[in-house]
Amino acid sequence: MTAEKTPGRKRRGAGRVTLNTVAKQAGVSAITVSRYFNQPEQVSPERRERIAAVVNELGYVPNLVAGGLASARGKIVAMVIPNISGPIFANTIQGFSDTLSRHGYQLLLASSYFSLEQEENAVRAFLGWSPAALVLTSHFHSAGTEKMIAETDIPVIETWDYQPERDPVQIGFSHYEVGVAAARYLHGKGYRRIAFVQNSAAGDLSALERRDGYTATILELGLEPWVFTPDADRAPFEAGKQAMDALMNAALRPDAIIFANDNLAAGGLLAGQRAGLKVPEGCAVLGFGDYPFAEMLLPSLSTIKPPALEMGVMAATRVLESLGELPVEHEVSRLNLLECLLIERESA
Amino acid sequence: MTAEKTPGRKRRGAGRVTLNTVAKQAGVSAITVSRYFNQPEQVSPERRERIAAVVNELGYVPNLVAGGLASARGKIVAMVIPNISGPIFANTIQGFSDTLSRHGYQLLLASSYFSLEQEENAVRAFLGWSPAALVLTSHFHSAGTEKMIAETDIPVIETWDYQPERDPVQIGFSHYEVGVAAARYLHGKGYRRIAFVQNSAAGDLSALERRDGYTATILELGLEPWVFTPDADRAPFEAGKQAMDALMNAALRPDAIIFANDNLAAGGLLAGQRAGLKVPEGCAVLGFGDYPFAEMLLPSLSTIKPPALEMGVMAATRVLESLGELPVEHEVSRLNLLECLLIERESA
DNA sequence: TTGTAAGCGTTATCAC
DNA sequence: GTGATAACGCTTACAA
Repeated sequence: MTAEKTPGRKRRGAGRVTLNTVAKQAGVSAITVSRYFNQPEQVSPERRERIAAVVNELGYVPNLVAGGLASARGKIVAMVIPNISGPIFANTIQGFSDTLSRHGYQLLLASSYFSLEQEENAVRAFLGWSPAALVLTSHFHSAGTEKMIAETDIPVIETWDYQPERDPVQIGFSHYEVGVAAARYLHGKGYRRIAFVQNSAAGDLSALERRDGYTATILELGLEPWVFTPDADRAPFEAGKQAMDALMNAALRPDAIIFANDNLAAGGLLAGQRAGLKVPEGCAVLGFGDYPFAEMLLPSLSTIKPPALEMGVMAATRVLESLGELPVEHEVSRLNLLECLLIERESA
Repeated sequence: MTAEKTPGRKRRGAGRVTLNTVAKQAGVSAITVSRYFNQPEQVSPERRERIAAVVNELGYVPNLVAGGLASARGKIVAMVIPNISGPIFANTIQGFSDTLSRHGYQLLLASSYFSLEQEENAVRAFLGWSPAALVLTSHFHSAGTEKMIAETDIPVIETWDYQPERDPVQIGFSHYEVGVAAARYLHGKGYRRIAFVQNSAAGDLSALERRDGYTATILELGLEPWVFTPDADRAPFEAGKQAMDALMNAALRPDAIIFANDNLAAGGLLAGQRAGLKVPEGCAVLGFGDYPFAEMLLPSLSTIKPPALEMGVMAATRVLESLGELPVEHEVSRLNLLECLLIERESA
């Protein structure tokens, strides 16, 4: 592409500009050029200047692959996330990536689509790049993944969850407690027939923990749990609509519904409105995620906002601390419990 | 992390499981193990089995860094996108990443935030990993970036744009034509005072091209162009609100507004409704992007949907073709013009 | 502050 | 089908 350059890309970097090219041209040794990039303060200003000129003239770009091999620690960090395009995880990726890139680290990214197998494949491939750290989502992994993260030497971080008893650094919140908070909130508002709508994405195991928190709390309050499960793998909006239709046609309607996430809630909201339902008078609706559209719906969607961006930034911070790029007090804090925020809007 | 393993991570891969470990254990040479991974059909079934057993037992993970250095082509592809967490680019990333990972390639990702300088930094860092290909967004680059992509041997692809005269593979659409289509559509609907609201994100140069298409068309139709520019770098919703307030307070109101993207349009819509404006009767609203919430607004947002996912998939396909991973008819198609779709909903 | 020598773990090359 | 050997471009270790 970009017009035909070399006829068939020479294999072993023929004629490439390397550290040695620069070194020769600048009249210094290779290691000095290497230091110029990695510990410039150890190079005399005079040579620094000379090297800078040559680097610029030759358009030399350090080969990080070679550097990574030589030093056994590439400036690259790997992250596996359930869904790149979901509004909910994007902020985490962004916070993570931005913080890292400020320190010269690059992001290797893959999505698992809530599939443990895909996650395992991604982790295996990533480890082959000997990243400086590995960031995963939730504590649900395949046996193979567990084995790899137990045996690797690199820092492993789990986000979007909080399981103190696990080995990896934990940065997140308790999904169970989110379920508890949702139920308590609606109960406090006076609702008594509170239903929970599951995620249609099979594999979203964290959503099941939110449901468990809901169920336990409802029982504790002396109410009756009521979980609706949409058809597996329906599109979220559709699943929300399906749930709302089903619940509204029940003999005894719920007076409040907790949806596993805002996409479902939005679908439910729309279906309800189309059927003439008034929200929240006829039925309250509570989501999870605080997706960007939540405040733009009519009625605006009450929801629980996870600390998505913060988790990304903190994950990057912990990584940088482990790598010695950032100062640490005593040791890198392994348990990082963050707060979700219940955002009260019009729908509940 | 993950409990203290090695006390202080031994430097030069001490005691690591390498190709040689596997080779010795299996009683074959290193290169045979290498072939087992890369061209298994060249290894006798008997040895294949023996190697497989050892690999499994030792939990060997090939070091892709070393492989990349030796072969000068790592199985990694780099992408620079303006905004990871924007709903509009996420689909492109996803289509790209998924298609690639199916062929064993990993994704190196960075966001530029519409900053040419950040883009240049990302490209420089990425090239150091000698990726198999480099994917950029739009044709707006710094001189430094241009130099690098002109000199590199790896395939370069530009997405989200279409500039036939440029060297890199083009996968996208004409922003100018989007502006033309928007203006024509509203004119066809009978609107005559059609305004255009710019993006508040300074650096979104593609949005300026859409504006240019709008302006030219409006003039061609004998109407008066009317471009409103929100304060630079306001949050999108706020910028949309600002624009709507300003336009509605003008002496002669517009009867239709094209917003540079759906975020702005949503902000405008909300501000209008709050002020008692009826959409589209009082003023029509047209967005760009078809963000997920567009169909959930009341009134639902008419918008122009770019082929986001398709661009990602096609970019990956072209990359894989260039790498010989996918069959090609004659040569990898350099010009790939895709269509945007005008989605007519309630707001215009 | 600077340099020399020895790898890092894999694959290309060429021979068998 | 299999193997010995020499890179790949850089950094570590040690010396000056």
